[in-house]
Amino acid sequence: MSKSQLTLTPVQTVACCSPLVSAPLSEETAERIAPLLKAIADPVRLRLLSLVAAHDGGEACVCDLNDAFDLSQPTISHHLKVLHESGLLDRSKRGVWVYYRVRGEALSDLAALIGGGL
Amino acid sequence: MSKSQLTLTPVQTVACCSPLVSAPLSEETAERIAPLLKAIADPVRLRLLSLVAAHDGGEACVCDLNDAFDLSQPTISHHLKVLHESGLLDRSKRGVWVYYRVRGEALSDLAALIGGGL
DNA sequence: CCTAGACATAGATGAACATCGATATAGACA
DNA sequence: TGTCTATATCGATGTTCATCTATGTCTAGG
Repeated sequence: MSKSQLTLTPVQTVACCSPLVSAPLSEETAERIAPLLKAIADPVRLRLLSLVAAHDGGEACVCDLNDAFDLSQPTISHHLKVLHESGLLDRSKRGVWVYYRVRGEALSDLAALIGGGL
Repeated sequence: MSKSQLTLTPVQTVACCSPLVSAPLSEETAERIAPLLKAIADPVRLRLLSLVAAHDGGEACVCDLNDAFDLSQPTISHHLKVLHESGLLDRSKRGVWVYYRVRGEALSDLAALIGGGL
């Protein structure tokens, strides 16, 4: 069993929380949510998310994504890893290619946390 | 005229954008949105936001907020400044005390950017 | 097998950031 | 005017992070 199945991804901790403005966040909750927000608080990762979401079939190959940036391939790979480990992107390997897909539920939960109760 | 009136706060740049997943974000747009997300991507600032929002009358005095953390007064002041300069908190000084208030519209816009179109 | 291509990992480096103690500012009041 | 209290700013410090080059891994084709 892989280690990632034994630990909660950050995104799994969000669905269970009431909106930010409804009640004071506990220290523990805040510490669990912050990494998820950090994951999208980067211009490159924001563009990666929207590129994947807007791509045909809702998924995109890494090879397509690399071409959209003036950054090295390892750098893009690093950012995709951050998004994947946060639970915001699903990853599937088919042959030599790796495809990423946005987890819409994760983004919805995050939006509800920020904007819910307003 | 103060300098802050001549430059757009990060939050002012969000209301005008279509949701993340609807169309690929331009590099410029992503660069403008990221600082706003960075502002809330910190456990202390998340708790500050929710403490202010959940406080009586929707506003809180800095003196109340300082007590809620095991951090120095300058550190809290720094975090409040980040939230204020992002456009997420309104600031009003009354006598010796400074009160902060959540700008609900800013959070709504941000939530729409993340979760809109899902 | 062996090579080529797609993607990930490792290690290094410079920039950004959270935090602190010390100090400044500004208002209330004796 | 002088002092006390509330908040902000300054300068230093350790940590986190984005990025790079070099290298590893895995798969398909010859």
